[in-house]
Amino acid sequence: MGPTASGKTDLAIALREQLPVELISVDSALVYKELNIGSAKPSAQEQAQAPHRLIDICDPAQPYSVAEFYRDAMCEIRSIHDQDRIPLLVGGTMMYFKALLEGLADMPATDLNVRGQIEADAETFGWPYVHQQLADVDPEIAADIHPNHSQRISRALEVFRSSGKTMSEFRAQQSESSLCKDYDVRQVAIAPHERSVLHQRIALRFNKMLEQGLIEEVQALKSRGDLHGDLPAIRAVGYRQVWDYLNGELSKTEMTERGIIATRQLAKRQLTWLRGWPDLNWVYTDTESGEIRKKSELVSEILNYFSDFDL
RNA sequence: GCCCGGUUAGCUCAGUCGGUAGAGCAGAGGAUUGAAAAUCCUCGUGUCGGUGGUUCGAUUCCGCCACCGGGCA
Repeated sequence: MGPTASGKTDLAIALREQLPVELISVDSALVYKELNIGSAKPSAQEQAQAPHRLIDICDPAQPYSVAEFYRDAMCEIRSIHDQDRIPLLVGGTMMYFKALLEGLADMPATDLNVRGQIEADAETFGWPYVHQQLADVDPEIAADIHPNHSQRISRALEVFRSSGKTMSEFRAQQSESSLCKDYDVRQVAIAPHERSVLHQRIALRFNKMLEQGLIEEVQALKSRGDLHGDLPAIRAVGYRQVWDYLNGELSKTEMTERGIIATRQLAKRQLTWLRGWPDLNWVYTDTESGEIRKKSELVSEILNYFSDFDL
């Protein structure tokens, strides 16, 4: 695990040279086909060298979800074990990691009709009003959700309206099974000591993406004609800003600046997840004095965490 | 050289009829159960350009200086 631009992909590929592992991507953007440059997807060459599972499994027009990830990832984990290899899950979508480690309640899938009605209500009456409606049927969940938190209110109410059962009830019935119970899991996070180092890398990388043809990539998505700005794929960091630029809503300078800012904010949220993460082993990509550490050094440090494995 | 406008938080700017100031953005911290690269919450002391003057009191009024725009020469 690690924030964006921390070097996860490089390290995972290097680890695969040293360990009998197969890579599973844990990334909500890499699942989408046609999102290549802006998602920092491993190149064709890198993928040939080290295949990643759960990359390019979804069309950008179709929203992917944590529940699908849970199902797909469990399937890949079993398949890798069947080959007597070890799954190495690599990525930065912490909610996916959490679902995998702790499990998900068996709730109804997204219902776009119900969601649409809820959003229409919010449009006319405001989210606090919808929050109150949620509180009337599921006070327990409502108490945990801020009255302005559109997405969580919407989903909780959607669960109730599409199934007649509250989210609290589903969660109470959630089975205790988790990856941690069924498997011997080792968790490693990588990041530089200083946030500013990440910020520098992010700015450099975003500019490089533009040089490599990010605008053309987004233009191609736009030219399909069936995609719109509310899709998860188009809301992804970088894609959203270039999309707005192509719509004439941002200048190129503004787009670049906002793309970099959005990436920094993503990294910050990823680090917030990781800060209180249980059973996490931190590996720093630089020394305390700020020198970049060699990849081989990081690899051997990580190998230590697997020293008691029967490889 | 002259005239006008500006100089306030990292940035863009508001404001104080004279009682030492506040928004947006950035940044930081937090939340996170089928959108999660999403979405939401919390956090604002800064020689109010410098210096003299008027005043009980000046960032606010006046003078001078500096710098940045624009105009006239």
